[in-house]
Amino acid sequence: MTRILVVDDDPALLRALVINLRARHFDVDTAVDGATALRHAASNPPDLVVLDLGLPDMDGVEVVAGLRGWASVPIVVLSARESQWAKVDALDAGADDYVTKPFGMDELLARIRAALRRAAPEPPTPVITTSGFTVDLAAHRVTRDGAPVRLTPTEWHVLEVLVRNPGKLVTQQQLLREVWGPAYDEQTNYLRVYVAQLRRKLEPTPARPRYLVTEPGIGYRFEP
Amino acid sequence: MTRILVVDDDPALLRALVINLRARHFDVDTAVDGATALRHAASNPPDLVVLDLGLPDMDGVEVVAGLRGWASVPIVVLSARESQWAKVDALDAGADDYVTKPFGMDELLARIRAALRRAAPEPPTPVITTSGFTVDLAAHRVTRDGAPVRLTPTEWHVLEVLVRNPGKLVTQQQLLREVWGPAYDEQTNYLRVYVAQLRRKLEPTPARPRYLVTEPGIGYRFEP
DNA sequence: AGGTGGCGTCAAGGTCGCGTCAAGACGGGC
DNA sequence: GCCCGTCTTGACGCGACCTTGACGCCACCT
Repeated sequence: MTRILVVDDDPALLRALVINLRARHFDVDTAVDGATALRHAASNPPDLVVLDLGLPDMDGVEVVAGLRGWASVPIVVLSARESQWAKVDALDAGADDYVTKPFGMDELLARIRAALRRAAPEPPTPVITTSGFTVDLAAHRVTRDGAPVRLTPTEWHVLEVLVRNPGKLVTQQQLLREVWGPAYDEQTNYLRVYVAQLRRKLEPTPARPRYLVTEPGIGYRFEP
Repeated sequence: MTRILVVDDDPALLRALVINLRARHFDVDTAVDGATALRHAASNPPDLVVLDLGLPDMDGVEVVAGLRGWASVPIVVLSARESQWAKVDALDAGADDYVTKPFGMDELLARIRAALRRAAPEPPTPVITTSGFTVDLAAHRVTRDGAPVRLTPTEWHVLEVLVRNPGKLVTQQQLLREVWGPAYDEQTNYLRVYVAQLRRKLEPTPARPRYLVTEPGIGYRFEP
């Protein structure tokens, strides 16, 4: 998960930031002064730093410089000072963005997303890996022993539904409705045929399924 | 020298920007509307784009999206709109920074420096190379065995969409929507014709496609 | 022990989608 | 107004995929 270090000495603002970031599924660390911020950043390097310049112990620009001494982590600066010289100082010290208080939370979040986006060189596609094969949902690709596996559209669709619910039981009705439509609730023979074909293409020993497991009378389950 | 493309329809502001940037020894190119901006960016790729959102011909966010389609160049947006939703839209579309008018020139220059600084270490070429042919997305050129290949506009557009998603499956609907528009969702025969023509022009053995692969019933895939 | 229902396997038939070709429609340049 | 390149449209053959039915097996129930 993406780690964000929030540095702010105002308890109310700090709390608001933490709540909003956690709600967006960020892993949030906090600090209330520059010294602890630098210590936390060193011991547990974050993917991004949100830094309020008005700190009790040291000048915010020094914190930026302190971080830039060894880390290339993106830094988004918060400040009450609107003077463009303050902005120039902070940006030239190594900050990546400068947001003036009061600010809108949605704007800050968008700026954080932008800063994270350019820091991430390649957006890794969500790929499901087992010891036997890998499934790349974005690229619609299945590989086994490094070689791509040819799947028919229906085979892929069945596999996709199972893989999107790793470890969870998918009932026959769910599968049939999702792949063939609501009118095919009871055509469980379709499932038998296609699950068998998937096993033949993916399982090391199709007779003894390890990844595509049958739950008799109920449905199927993908075991990662 | 560092090239900067400045896009603004206000002659006074454009002039001020150009003068200040040239004074800092930047190589400055200009455009007064979105269409020419995209054309200039394609024919002579800049290292950074300064983009005023209030353009006469198209929405500024569309220009951002148009650039982001093939280029990872940093984009600093200028706008008179202070609403945080405008900022969120532009940033999420791919802009790197958002500066509200009126702004201080020194602040803008500092933000430009910051944007250039973090973009510096990664110069990814917009050229896709396979063992059979090369595609230059920026220059709109395809070469095979060193010789340029003649493509019609539609052929190029289809190829471009596929090449922008190397290794990934592009569904028929995606392709049709992107090239012909949302109304052509189901004209899959267009794809059959144009993919065949591309294969004839690019594949070593058109009957056995190696780079432009069909995924039966789903779409096509470019294999790098 | 016999019966039953569900699952896995296989093969065959019919349908559908893809590749191919060619002719007509369209539009821009001269 | 003409000409050429490009786009659209239709027809056709072939192969792959989906559907369907039959059969054997196993587990569980009676």
